[in-house]
Amino acid sequence: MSVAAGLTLTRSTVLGLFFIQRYRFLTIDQFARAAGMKRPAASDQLRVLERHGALGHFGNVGMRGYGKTPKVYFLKRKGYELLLRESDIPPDLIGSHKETFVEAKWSPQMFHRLHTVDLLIAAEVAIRSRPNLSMVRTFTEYRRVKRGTQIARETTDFVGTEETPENRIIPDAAFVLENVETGRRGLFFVEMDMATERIVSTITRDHRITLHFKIMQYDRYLQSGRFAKTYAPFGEFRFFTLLFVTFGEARVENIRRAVHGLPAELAAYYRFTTFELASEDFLGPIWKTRSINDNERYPLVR
DNA sequence: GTGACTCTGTTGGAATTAAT
DNA sequence: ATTAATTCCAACAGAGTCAC
Repeated sequence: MSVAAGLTLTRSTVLGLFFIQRYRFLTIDQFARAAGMKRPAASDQLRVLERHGALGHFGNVGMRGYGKTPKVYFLKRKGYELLLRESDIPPDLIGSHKETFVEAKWSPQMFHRLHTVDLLIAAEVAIRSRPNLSMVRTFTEYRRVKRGTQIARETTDFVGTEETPENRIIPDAAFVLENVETGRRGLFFVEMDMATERIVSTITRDHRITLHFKIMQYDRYLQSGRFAKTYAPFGEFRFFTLLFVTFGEARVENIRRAVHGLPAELAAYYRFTTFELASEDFLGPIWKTRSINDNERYPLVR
């Protein structure tokens, strides 16, 4: 496919652009994985697209305590129109264009968001290699949607009927997976744990309480059944699975121990693994359940 | 300052694809 | 079938920060 401006779009480039549109922004490595290219090729493509005004970027600046931050590309209006015009992807699948908050540039939260996107892309890539599976829909904490008059985070929901702050739950990400052969769908939530001191824990001085609380909220969410109503447009769900991802096997075990006291009958709805394993083979046998005695590793789907 | 990290961009050539 | 253009990629150089 060629465009008047002398810019050529390959299949893989279009695929990468589509994923920038889906997740709002991607690093070079994420683009490479999503598009099925190696890093330098992805880097080339992205720079050319930026020169043509299809993409913008933020990041790639020095930051105290880190070195250099990754360069993060987002789709500009022109790039969005390019994607609509030059690809054969149905417009309703592409969705509408969202202006990217350029003034935000870089915040510490960005690391967490990029890791969440890493997980979703790992899931997308793993699903792509299994023809019987299809990613129906993805949701992320950082995308905002209009709920009535308010603008809320896409994954915001409540664990009880009362919409109070104590009942609020905001998963980092969610996705709906379908087995196209059986037509069955599964609902998954994702928690990306960065293993760094959060602001909250430096105030309360107790790290375990916040994690414990978070998992407890998910227990209440499971029992409330409210998720079924919220995600009804995407399928009929009687339960969900929470995927908890963190760094290092030791921390996985620590967390499993920390939530040991929670109801055992809900343990099966939880899966724990490390970021490294999840990036490699998201659908592989890498997931442990919540019961501390069960050291078996299970795949997410059969 | 130096070396070990974190990143990106450039360079030149191999592999693929298109054109004649 | 040969040539020309693209596309992809490995290796390397450059830029920022940290620990020493």
